[in-house]
Amino acid sequence: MRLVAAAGPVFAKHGFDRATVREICREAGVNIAAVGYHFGDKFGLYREVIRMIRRRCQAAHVVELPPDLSPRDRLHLHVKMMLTQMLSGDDRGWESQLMMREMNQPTAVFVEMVEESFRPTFENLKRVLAELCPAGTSEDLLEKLALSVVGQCLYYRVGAGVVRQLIPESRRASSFDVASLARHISGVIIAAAENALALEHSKTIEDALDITR
Amino acid sequence: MRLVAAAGPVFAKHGFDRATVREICREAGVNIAAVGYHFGDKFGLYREVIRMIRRRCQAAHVVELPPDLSPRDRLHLHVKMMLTQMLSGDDRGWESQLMMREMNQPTAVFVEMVEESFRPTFENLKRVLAELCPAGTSEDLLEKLALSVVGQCLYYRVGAGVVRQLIPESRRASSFDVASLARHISGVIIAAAENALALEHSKTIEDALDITR
DNA sequence: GAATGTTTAAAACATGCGTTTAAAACCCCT
DNA sequence: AGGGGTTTTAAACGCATGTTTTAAACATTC
Repeated sequence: MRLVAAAGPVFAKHGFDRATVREICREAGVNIAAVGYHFGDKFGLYREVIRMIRRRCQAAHVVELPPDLSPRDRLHLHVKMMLTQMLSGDDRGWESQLMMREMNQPTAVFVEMVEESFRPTFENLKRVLAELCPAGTSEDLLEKLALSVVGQCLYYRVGAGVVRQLIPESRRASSFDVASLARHISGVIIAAAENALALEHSKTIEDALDITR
Repeated sequence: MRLVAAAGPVFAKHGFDRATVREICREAGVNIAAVGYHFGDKFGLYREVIRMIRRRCQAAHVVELPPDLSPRDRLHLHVKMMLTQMLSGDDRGWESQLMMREMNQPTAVFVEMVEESFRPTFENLKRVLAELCPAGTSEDLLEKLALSVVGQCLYYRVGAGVVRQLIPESRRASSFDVASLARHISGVIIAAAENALALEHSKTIEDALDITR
């Protein structure tokens, strides 16, 4: 259906509420009443867009990495893949843009989206990290490290505007491209994984000065 | 003005577009026309809300840390402060919630918000990290490490829904509280800072297999 | 080839929004 | 007490939205 294809970018650009069915239909070259006829209402169309994304993501996730790589290289490729998906231009990246909107204003489809798109990535990361950490590393630490990876990658999308303003254009072009960032993030995580024992038992001065305000 | 105080949480909860002046005025107990009379229009009220946040943040930022702490503890307190600000409940946290919305759908006030709220935090972090890293660490690496800190902290807000679904409630309550997360994040960054030399010259198999798709 | 079911088209409808208006209420000062 | 400037109130306006309606175009079947 042309409507679903045209609705995706529009929903991603404006969000569910700001996106108008009139713009979607104009973009798709169909009449306004079509959405009511085929999908019941505006949200039915949205639900269908999400289902289309799910199908695509599932197809993309089965692409497995070559199994003869070192854990370090597997982690690095994971990070690089996430970053390219995050930072791809608006033409390619409207899908992750839509997911971002779901994170900020979850609708009814949020739960299944996490289950079918985020959890596989999360579990893959945990597997790779388990190989990088010393044997016996706790499940907790593996999960926290996985979230550290995702968090660092995600920031270059949700905080793209902030980064653009904090880092001058010259340095941004030379040192904050996908390749450099992927090296940095995987390097940070590898350094942390090698010190996993220290991380498990870290103690600090902690509540000596409580700044919870 | 009662209007500004009441408008903050409403704008934070629904975003600028979904928030209605009728709800704001009902919450504030004033008439609908008040916003037009005092602030010109809806956006004028929004601008005033942002200015109020700025004043509060500036007052909060001058609270300096005790200077006799080790760099490790200063970093740890920085992280803990950011996390508590991020994860504070809706009653206290509507300000950072509003900033989050500005990051996703920037309005005209975004630029000054970054300049007066994000950059000071960023520079503070860079200073602390410079003490943790070996002498001669590049500016680029310091900035990437600072963004790694911010990214990891921020994820527990923007990805709060995802985390809630990925981590079972039991483990979340015991191991993903502010104190544990602060220890983890500062520990990761310290491990990375101590390996700064390796990070600067990291090389990987890189483009041997190109997954940019 | 006409009848019937399905899809598209244009227009109108109902609703909620931000904003404006005009009058009433209030406040302060002489 | 009274008048002038300021604030608050209730109602209405204009507009854009999602949705519905009604009829026309199309496709399919006998």
